[in-house]
Amino acid sequence: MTRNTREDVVQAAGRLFAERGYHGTSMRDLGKELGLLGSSLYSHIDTKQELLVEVVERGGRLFQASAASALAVEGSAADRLRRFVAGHIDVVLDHVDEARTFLNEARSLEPAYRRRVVAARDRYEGVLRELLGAGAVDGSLAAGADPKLAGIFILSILNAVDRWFHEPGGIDRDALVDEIFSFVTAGIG
Amino acid sequence: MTRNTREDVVQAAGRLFAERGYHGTSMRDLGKELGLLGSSLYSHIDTKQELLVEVVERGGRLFQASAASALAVEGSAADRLRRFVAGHIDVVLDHVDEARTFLNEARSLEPAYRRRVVAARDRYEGVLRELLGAGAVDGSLAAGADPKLAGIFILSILNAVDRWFHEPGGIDRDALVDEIFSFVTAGIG
DNA sequence: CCTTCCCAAACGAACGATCGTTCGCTAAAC
DNA sequence: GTTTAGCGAACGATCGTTCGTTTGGGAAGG
Repeated sequence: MTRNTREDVVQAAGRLFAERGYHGTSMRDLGKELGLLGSSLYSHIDTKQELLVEVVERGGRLFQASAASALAVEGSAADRLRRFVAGHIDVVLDHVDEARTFLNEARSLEPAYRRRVVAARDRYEGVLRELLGAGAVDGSLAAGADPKLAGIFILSILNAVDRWFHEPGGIDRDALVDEIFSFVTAGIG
Repeated sequence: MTRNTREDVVQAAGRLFAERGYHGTSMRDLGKELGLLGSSLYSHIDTKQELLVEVVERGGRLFQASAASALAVEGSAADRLRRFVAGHIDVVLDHVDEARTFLNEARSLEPAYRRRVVAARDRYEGVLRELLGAGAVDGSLAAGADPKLAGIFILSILNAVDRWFHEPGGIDRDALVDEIFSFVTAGIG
């Protein structure tokens, strides 16, 4: 019988928070997920809220790291935008639980933590906006649309990907990035 | 002292479900919203779940009616698409509670009802897809993109509008429809 | 206009279930 | 032999819901 670690608890919490929501997940549910009693979880953590904070922070770090690595791409702003899109999709598909919880369960965070999430989202959106602006300057992207609105539209598309895209079957991940990138730059035609 | 009607209860439920989620809303919370005890609500309804069903169904009917009126627009497929976009935005902004609950709280519905919501969403998405296809045929819309993916992208943008767009301040609703329509047809440039 | 009666809205106590959490204990791994 | 994951009973609070009772505003009749 292998024992459970704090890491197992955080991961299981992410799974259930993403699937049923914070308020839809009880500590006894979470225990059952690991073959434990609810009370046993308190050998690893102090409060349920602490689990939410940890999962959400992980989601935030993943998005932040992805944005940073997109900014580090050499080449045109369009190249960096492509990496931004690909990175976001990787986060959302490879870390569904953390990403979903970060995007959907922030309202269940205590106010101070929720504010940090909002700030993190704003910074992330700011990176995208600057990418669009830089593309208008270096000529690698069209300068037609309002970068603020364009950024919001792009994020709306990216954040929803995990709700409908499933591997395998249908197009693969690279093709999805291509489709989104071309929709973003040219719309339906 | 004006008494409360069942309608008041359903509307308050929509408000709280949209704001805090189904599991984040207790019957005593809901009572307090109306100046009542939680138990008093049962003069108007049978179960909490019944309230969720009713709010979600209202959301579904609003989207369905909007789609129907878009299909009834005479002219090109592009004209109908524009009305589809404008109608969706009206639903999402004028009926925030029902729309949000329909879009976000379906997972808290009992399976039979949840399936009906999924089916309703599929039909709605189907209307959009047919509009895009018809536009490719009558030449009023470009035929470049996969209509299935384009439909998903458009809905992703539309469903997120209520999270960031606030009247008044900034652009008005008509301008928003224009921006979305032009992003959909031409992307950022 | 006043009274009477009625009915639905609201109360408030209480139900059993479940919530997050505590604590003293056991048992197994290093 | 020390540590620590896990148990299991129990805490007070809150959950959705029930039920007998109280209440107040509108219809009906004088």
